[in-house]
Amino acid sequence: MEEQSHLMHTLGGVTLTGLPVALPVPHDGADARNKQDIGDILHQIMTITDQSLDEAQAKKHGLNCHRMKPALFSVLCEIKEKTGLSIRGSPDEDPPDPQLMRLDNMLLAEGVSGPEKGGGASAVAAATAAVGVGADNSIEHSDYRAKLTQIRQIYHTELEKYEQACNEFTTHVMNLLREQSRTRPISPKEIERMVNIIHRKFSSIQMQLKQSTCEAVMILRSRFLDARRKRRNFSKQATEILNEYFYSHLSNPYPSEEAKEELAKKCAITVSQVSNWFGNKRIRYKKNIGKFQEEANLYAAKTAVTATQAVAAAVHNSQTNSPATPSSGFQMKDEDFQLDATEDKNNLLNNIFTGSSGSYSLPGSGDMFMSMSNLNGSYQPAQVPVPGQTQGDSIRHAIGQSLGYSDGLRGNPLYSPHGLNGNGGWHDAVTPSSVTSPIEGANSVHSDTSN
DNA sequence: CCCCATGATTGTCG
DNA sequence: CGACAATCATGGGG
Repeated sequence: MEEQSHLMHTLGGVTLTGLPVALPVPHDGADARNKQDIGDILHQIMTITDQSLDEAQAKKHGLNCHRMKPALFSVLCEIKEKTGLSIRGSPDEDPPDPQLMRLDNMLLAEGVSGPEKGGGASAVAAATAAVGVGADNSIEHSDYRAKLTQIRQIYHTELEKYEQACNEFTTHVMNLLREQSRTRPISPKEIERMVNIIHRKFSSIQMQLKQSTCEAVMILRSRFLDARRKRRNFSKQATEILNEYFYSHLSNPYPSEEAKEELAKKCAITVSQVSNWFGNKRIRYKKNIGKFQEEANLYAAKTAVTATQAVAAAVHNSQTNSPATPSSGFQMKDEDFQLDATEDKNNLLNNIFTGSSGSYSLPGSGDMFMSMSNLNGSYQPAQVPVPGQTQGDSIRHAIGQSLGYSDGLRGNPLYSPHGLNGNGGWHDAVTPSSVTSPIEGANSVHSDTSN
């Protein structure tokens, strides 16, 4: 349109003679008449936009049949030739937009634009895996998956719509150009160029679509997955379970991969969160054992009860060969149980007796004692076994045997809060089996808080 | 609003 | 790659 009117103006610009045009140059008396003719035609062309469509069509037809048409057409061809040169210089093919490529890659990675597999479930898996979150906690994930599928659907329908619209528009324009090529010269190359322009326009729209889709996915992701990045305290129950494990394995608080998975399942958190937790716990415990004494005692008591029950059950059922089950409901692996049972059984007794000395109050020890007396029937309010006494020895033995640290025990490791060696490692000493004697407890608090 | 507990992240090391 | 140490950043209690 622009071009057309421009041409018209050029034609009407009275500078026709300046052009190397093959216009039939009028002579003599025909001069005036011809001029009149051209004037008429030009006038009709100029005013064609003022007319109604029907009128214009009729005029167009009239012009098409006009005897001057071939001449004018050739003029147009000439002009076209001239202006076409400048147009041709413009770059036609631009390199693939890096941003578009990025978007494409991302959408592919997010599983939005890739091939549809299983309703996008695998895509979600890929997306979540990309975040480093395993396939856990399916509640959030199903929600996430649903939302992602929704985005995916919208994206695809929109994309389809755009493509359809693009095709329609392209054919429309091509038809139009073909139609127009009857009145003005339009080379196939020009049509192709026009189509390219249209495609570029539409692809820029598509890019916007992709961009917003990406944004939507990012938002979704941040809401559902990165939400975990923000610190959210674990549930009390989860902390309980983790602490139980930690303090009952204080001598070697390094859960195996399986144990981590088990804990993760039990706590409804991820394995990496379990790892984080243990990493943090170990380091913080080590840094300030004193601070954790109470907690240690608490959980030692708990696990002690658990283990006692387990042991009692085991003893009770030893003839029937039925497996012992910790009352906590926590499923331990066989080897764990072996180890724990040994360790805890001994510790337990020790702990209980220690705790019952009266000078060291165990939070929640009431329960423990209840259970104990219930289970064993013979709870003795005992004198505190001072470290190194008979029970301590047997425990040390037991632990040494079960953990293979028999030589790493010095003094009364059981009562020392230092399950740690001087290097900060866990491996040279056996744990404080959680309950400390009053004396040791005091010592530990002092010595350990010093760092 | 401050402070501490705590989950997560980052960088380093073996 | 896992453990550790330091650090960040937030949640929640006071």
